[in-house]
Amino acid sequence: MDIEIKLIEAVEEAVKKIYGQKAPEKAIQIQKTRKDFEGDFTLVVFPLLRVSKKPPEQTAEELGEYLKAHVDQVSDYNVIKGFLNLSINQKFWIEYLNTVAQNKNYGFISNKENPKTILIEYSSPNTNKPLHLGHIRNNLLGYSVANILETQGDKVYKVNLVNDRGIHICKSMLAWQKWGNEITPEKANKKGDHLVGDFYVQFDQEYKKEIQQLIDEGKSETEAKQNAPLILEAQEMLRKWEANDTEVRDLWKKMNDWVLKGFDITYENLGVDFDKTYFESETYKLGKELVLKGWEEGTFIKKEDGSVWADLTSDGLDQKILLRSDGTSVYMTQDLGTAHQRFNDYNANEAIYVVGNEQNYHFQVLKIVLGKLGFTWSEDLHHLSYGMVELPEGKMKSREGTVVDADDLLLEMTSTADEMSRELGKLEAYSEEERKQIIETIGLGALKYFILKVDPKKTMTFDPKESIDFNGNTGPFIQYTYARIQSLNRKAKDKGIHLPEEIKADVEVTNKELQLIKQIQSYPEALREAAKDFSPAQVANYVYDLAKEFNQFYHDHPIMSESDKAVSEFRLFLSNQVGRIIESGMGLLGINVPERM
RNA sequence: GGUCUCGUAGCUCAGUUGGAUAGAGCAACAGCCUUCUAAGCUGUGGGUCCCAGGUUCGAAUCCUGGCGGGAUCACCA
Repeated sequence: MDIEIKLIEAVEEAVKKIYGQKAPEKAIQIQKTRKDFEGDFTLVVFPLLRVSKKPPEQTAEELGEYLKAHVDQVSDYNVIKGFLNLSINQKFWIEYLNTVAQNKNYGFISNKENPKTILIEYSSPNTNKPLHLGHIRNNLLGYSVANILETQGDKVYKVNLVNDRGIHICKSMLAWQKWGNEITPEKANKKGDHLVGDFYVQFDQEYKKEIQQLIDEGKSETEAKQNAPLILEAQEMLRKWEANDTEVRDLWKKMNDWVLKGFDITYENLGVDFDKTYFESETYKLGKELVLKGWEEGTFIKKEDGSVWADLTSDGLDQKILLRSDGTSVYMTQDLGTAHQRFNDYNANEAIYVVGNEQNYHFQVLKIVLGKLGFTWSEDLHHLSYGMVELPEGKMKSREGTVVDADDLLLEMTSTADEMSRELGKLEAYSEEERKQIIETIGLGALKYFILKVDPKKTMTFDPKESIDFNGNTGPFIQYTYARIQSLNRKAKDKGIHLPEEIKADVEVTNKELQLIKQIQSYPEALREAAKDFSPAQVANYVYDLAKEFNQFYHDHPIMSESDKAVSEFRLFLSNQVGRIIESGMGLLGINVPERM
C-alpha cells in the first residue's frame, strides 16, 4: 500500500484515540518533507488544532509520539512550529526499491478495472503549406499526452484530421496551374509540402499586387479584396471542386498527395504517429443534420434569411451561426458532426482536442452547443489548449518569412548536436553510422525537451538565433545521465560485478541515496498528475530532477571502485532503477535515450 | 468595449486541492578531470513573486479592483 495513504490512516486513528473525535474532512495533509528539513513526510497540524484544542507544537508532539509507537515504518519524528516531520526507516525504502525493480512497468497502471477509451486529436494540418514550429509543439504535445494517458491504464486512440479542402487549398492549386509549368516535387527536387507552400506564398504576393492596383484605380480596400481577379478565380475553383469537376479534383488529388507525402516524412522524423487519419473533404458535410434537427426541436433559431443560429446569450456569450443562409455548413457545423461521429465510432468516454488557445472560444461554444443538443458526453470533450510559440520579436508570420520551418529546424538540431560532439571530442571512436544515430537522438531530444518542458498552457518563446542549449535543464543533460548509467553497466560487466536481483535491507545507505529512492517513489504520482493535467511538462520536470539528483550522487559515490561489495552492488542497482525511470519518462515524451554519447 | 488568459532573478522556465527560509537552468564570476563519461559537479552574486486591498494561524497560489501583455468576439477554417 502507498505509504502516504498508510500515514493518513494512522493519523486519522491517532486523532480519534488522542482527542476522541474524528478529524475534519481533508484536515489531514501529508506532504513530502522539504529538503532543508529532517524527515521524509510532513504532517501539517494546523488544520487539526480545532479538534486537539492545544497549541500546534504540543499537538504535533502528541501525534508524532503516537505514530512512532504505532506505525512500523516511522522511525522518528521532529516538530518545527506546526509541522510534524516523520522519518521513515531505511528498511521501508530499500524494500520499496526492490519492488520497483521487480515491476516491469513501474509507475504505470495495468489491468485497470474500467479502462476508458480516450480519443486524442492532434496535428490537424492544412495541406497548403509545410509544418512549422507551432505544429511541432502541437505534434509533440499530442503524441506525448497520448503516451501519458496510457500509463493510467486507459485505451488511447490518436487521430489526425487533415484540413484538405477550402479556399486556401484552391489558392495554391491555382498558383501552380498559372505559374507552375507542370513542375513536380521530383523535378524541383523538393519536398511536396514545401513546393505547394511556395505556390501558396506566390498566390498571396500576386493577389496583393492586384489589390493594390485596384486601390490605385480608386476602389476601396474591401472592394479590392473581394474583386481581385485571382480571388474570384480561386472561388470559382472551389465551386468546381464542390461540384466534383474532374479536372479540379484531379489537380487537387495530385497536389494534396504531394503535401501528405511531405508531412509523412516530417512526422516520421519527429517520431509521431496516428491510429487513424481523417480528411476534412470526407467529413465536412457532417453536422448539418444535427443542426437541422436541433432547429426542428426548437433548440436553435432560424433568421429571416434562412440562416440557423444558436442563441448563447443565456450562457454569457453571443449568438453563433451554424448554417449559412444558403444552407451550407460553417466550421462549427463540421466540428459538431465530427465530434458526434467520433464518440459513436469509438464508443469513446473522452475526446481531447489538441488545438491552440486561439480557438478557446470555438471549443467553449462547441461544448455548449453539443450540450444543448442533448449529448451528455459534451462534458467529456476536452480542449487541450496550448500557447503559441513566439519569437523574441513576437508572433511568427508566414507573410513576413519569420516562420521557423519544421524540417529546417530538425536538420539544424542534428547539425548542432554534431558540432557539439566534435567540440567535446565525443563519439570519435564510433562508426559513422552509430555517430549519426547518436547525434540525431541528441538533437531531436534537445528540441523535444525544450518544447515539452514548458507548461502547455503557456505561451513560450523560441529564439532561432540562439541555438537550443545542450547543458543544464535540457534533453541532452538527461540523455547524458542515462548514457553514464549504461556506461556503468558495461564497466560492471568487465569487472565482474553483477547486478543483484534485490537488495538486503541492512545495506549501508547515505542520505543522498535515500533522497534518490524518494525521488523514484514520486514517479507514479508525477505520472498521475501529468495525466490529469494533460501536461508532459510535469514528466519532463520530474525526470530532470531525478537526473540532477543522480548526477550529484554519481559525483561523490564511488560505484565500481567501492571496496564494500554489498555497497557497490547496491549503488549499481540504484543506478539502474534511475536509468529505467529516465528511459521510461523520456519515452513518454517521445525522446530516445542513447547507450553512449 | 465584452469574454478568456498570462505577469516569479538580466533571459528561459519550475513552484497543483493555500503551508516552513520562493527554486532550477542560461548568462557572469570563482573552483573541481593521474579516480566509474567534465554534455558533469561545487560555490558567489542576482527577487517589491506587476500594484493595492481583502479572506486566514498562514497567500506567488484564493477573492475584488487596478496596471501591463496576449488571444478571441466573421454567413473564414
